[in-house]
Order: sequence, then structure tokens, then C-alpha cells
Amino acid sequence: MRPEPLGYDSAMGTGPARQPSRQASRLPPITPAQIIDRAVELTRDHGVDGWTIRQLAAALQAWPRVIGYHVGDRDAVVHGVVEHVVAQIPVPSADTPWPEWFRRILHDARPILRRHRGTARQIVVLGPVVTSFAPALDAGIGSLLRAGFGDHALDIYRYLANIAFMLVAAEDERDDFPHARATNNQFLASYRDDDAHPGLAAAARIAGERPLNRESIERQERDFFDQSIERSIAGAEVLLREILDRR
Amino acid sequence: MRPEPLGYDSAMGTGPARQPSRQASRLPPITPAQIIDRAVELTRDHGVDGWTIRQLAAALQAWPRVIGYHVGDRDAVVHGVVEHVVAQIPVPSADTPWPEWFRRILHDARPILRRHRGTARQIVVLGPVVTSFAPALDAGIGSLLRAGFGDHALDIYRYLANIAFMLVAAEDERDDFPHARATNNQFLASYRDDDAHPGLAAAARIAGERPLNRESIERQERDFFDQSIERSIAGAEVLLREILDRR
DNA sequence: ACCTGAACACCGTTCAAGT
DNA sequence: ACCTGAACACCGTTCAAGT
Repeated sequence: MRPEPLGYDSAMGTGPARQPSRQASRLPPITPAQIIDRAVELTRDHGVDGWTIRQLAAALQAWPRVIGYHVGDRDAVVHGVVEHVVAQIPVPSADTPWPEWFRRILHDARPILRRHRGTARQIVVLGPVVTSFAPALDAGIGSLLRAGFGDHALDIYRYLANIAFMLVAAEDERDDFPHARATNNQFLASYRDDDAHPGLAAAARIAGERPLNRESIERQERDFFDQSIERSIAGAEVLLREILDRR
Repeated sequence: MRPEPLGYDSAMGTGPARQPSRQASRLPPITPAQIIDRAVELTRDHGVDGWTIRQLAAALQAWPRVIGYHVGDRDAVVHGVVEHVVAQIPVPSADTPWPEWFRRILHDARPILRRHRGTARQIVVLGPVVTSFAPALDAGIGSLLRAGFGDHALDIYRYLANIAFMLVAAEDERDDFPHARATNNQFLASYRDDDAHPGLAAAARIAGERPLNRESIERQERDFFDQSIERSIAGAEVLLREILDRR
């Protein structure tokens, strides 16, 4: 939750560290694109909530005010970062059958979003304001319409996309509480032989069999994501069959 | 995203406003329970991210340090708030058939969590560390085991609970961007007659038919929540049938 | 044991000049 | 048009005393 401190020399509190100022070193004017690019880099290294406007300014060798001048407030910068990240997600062609279309795009989106912690949450909050999502929305809705979802297409798109992005957002946030997983496992383990709580005892047994090293946790998270998507597609398929049967 | 300013007279920056201090007025020592109760009230009025330690202290007529002394840092206070809120969710008995068990608890949890904005997100992040969740976990897993989910019981519980709480969390966060919905609708509407983007055009048409007044938006959100749960239960049912067929 | 102040090291944003 | 400083109004947490 709390952003880790960065390495920048921002000892002065205000001001772009001790580096010479842009004007003094006759640097060219900063562009909005440069600001967003730097913000994307900082997001890659520290997550969306892991850098401050002041640190971004320092990284650009500029004063905080410059960012406000060219891009806007912090929310505007974050929005720019999200647009940049979303644009990297490959969009399957609209004639892909809908289950495969969603499997593919959501599977590909996960690592891209995970590499930029906190962007998944922003996508859920902002919604289609993220204009670089337009191609995905167009193709995805198109794919659902051809399958016969009719007026349910929009809600099913939202259902599947929301679940995927929210799951990634949850993974992102749990990264910031590395101790929480251990505490949770300990808590569950304490019920292992508790006959009065058979559900908790079973949960403890199931969770207890899973290895806890870094890479196997990563695999478990990926599996849970993939299976959740698979189940949700199955749920949507049930609805589709109902719609088609009704005709 | 940004907390709205509260009405407290915290003009002094530090210190519990102008009220007489606890010691001077011979008030009894503050208890952790009192601190959490007040924090729950503030959460009800302004959301988990809508109050500061300093404002909580002012509401208690105490200095910020007192909260750290009795409860801990801000995360500890928030954890206390979450425990208090989760304890209010009624847990259906363990012999309820699993689809009905989840329908009931998730349906009942939504308004309680919505009344305390930001707590749903905390639940997803914290996981079972929230000890007041133990009864629900015990009964829910029990219900899934009796249905025949076997070792999948834990993951299915996580799947259904995660989706519900994440959906509520997303609703909470969108409350803080009331303009985002309007912007999104405008954005979609601009594609209404765009033949080059049939998917977006269809989405615009579907969204355009929905009324935009406050109460009908609330109903749409509730419906989307209920239908998402229903679809996810259907997805879990598909898995259950596979498991049972395999035997 | 519990509370009081003040201080510390931060935030994002704004203001008024400068070049 | 763009950048520079300083200032403003906040944060959460810590420190050193007080009662």
C-alpha cells in the first residue's frame, strides 16, 4: 500500500534534485509524450502508486509545475500511462469465435498489466474512457453479436473483461502485502484438525498441500486466473444457450 | 479518488481542534473499540479513503498519537473497520445448497459493503486475514464439499467471493468519479452510426437505451451484480458436472 | 498508563515571477 | 511559451515530555 522510496536525490523536497535546471543547460522544451513515457517507466519499476509527481519531475530534470503545465494533474498523468499500456494489448480479429477471442485477449493482457502494477485497477475504474480500448471493444462486441448474444453483448463483454482486470488488480495489490499470504496460510493451518469447523479444516488441508516458493505461487495465480476466465466463459455459454433456445 | 474535505475544525493542522483536551476535561481513557467505532462511522460517511488519522483523532477529541498508541498505524485502524463491517454479514447455515448459499450471502453482503465504501477492496486485498470471515468460509466450503466439489471447493469459494467483492469494490471506486460515467456514455454515443465499427455502434445503441437517472443507474448496477453472480454460479455448476461425470 | 505538543519528512497543487 | 522557485495546505508517523 505504501510506495517504496525511490532512489532519486530529492533531498531538497522541492526542485529537481541537484542536477542543472533545464533552462540553464539549454535543454529543449519537454513534451507531454516524454512525460508519459517516463511515467510509464516509473510505473514499470514501482507501480502506479509507487511514484510521486515530484519524483517524476526529478526523473525528467524538471520542476513539478512543468508536468502540470504540459499534461495536467496526477490523474491526467496516470490516465496517459493507462492509455499507453492498454495500447500494447494485442486485439484478436473480430471473426475469432467469442470464447477463443476472450481467452486470447485476456490471457495476453494479464502479463502486460502485471508488468505495470496498478493499471488494471485504473482500467476498471475509468472504463471505456480509456480510448485505446476502442478496438478491443469493437471486435469483442462484434464477436459476441455474431454468436447471438444480442442485447446481452455489452453486459457479457463487461462481465468477462471486468473479471479479468479485477483479478489482475487484486494480484497487483496483494504484491504490496507480501506478508498477508503467509499470515493467511498460518491462520488457515490453525484449523487443520478442528472437528468443529469441517469447512475450515478442509480449506487448511487443500491450501496446505500447495508449495509456497515464489515461482509456484506465480503458477498458482496464473492457474487461478485462467480457470476463473474459463468458468466465466462457461457461465456466459449457459446464458447463450438460453437465449438461442428461447428463439 | 481524492477524499472530500470533512467538516471538522482541524484548522490548527495538528491538535484536536479547539475543543478542550481529554485530560483537561477529565475524560476517561479512550479504548480501541471506541476508536474503531468512530472510524466505522467516518467510513460510513466518507468511505475508507475519505478520512485521515488526524480527522479521526479530532472526532474523538484526542491527539493523533493516541490512535497510534491504542490501535496502531492507519492500516491497523482500517483492518479493525473491515472486521467490524464483515461481522455484520449474515452467514446462511452450512446445510443450504451451495448455489443458494452463495446467492444469499453475496446478495446480503453487497448493501452492507456498499454502505462502507472501500471495505470491499480491503477484503479482496487482505483475504482471510479478516478473521470475522471464518464462519462464512467454514459454512461456504462445507456447502461446496457436500455438493461434491472436493479439492476444488477452496478455489470455487475464492472464485465466487472474489468476483462479488471485486464488483462491489469497482462500484465503490466509480462513485468517486461521477463524471466518468457521463464521459463514457458520450464516448460510446459518438460511435452510434459508425459503420466502420459495428461492435462499438451496437454498444452505443444498447447503452443509449438505458435511462441515466440516479435510481435507475442504481438498479442497473444491482442487476449487473446479480447477473454476474448468477453467471459465475452457472460456470461453477459446469465444473461440478464435469467432476461428477468423471467419477 | 495514557496523553500532549511539536516536529519531521513527506505529499499535490498553486501563485507570482522570471526568461 | 515555457520554466523557476517558493509557498500553501495538507498527510502519517515519531519523538520527547508531561501528568
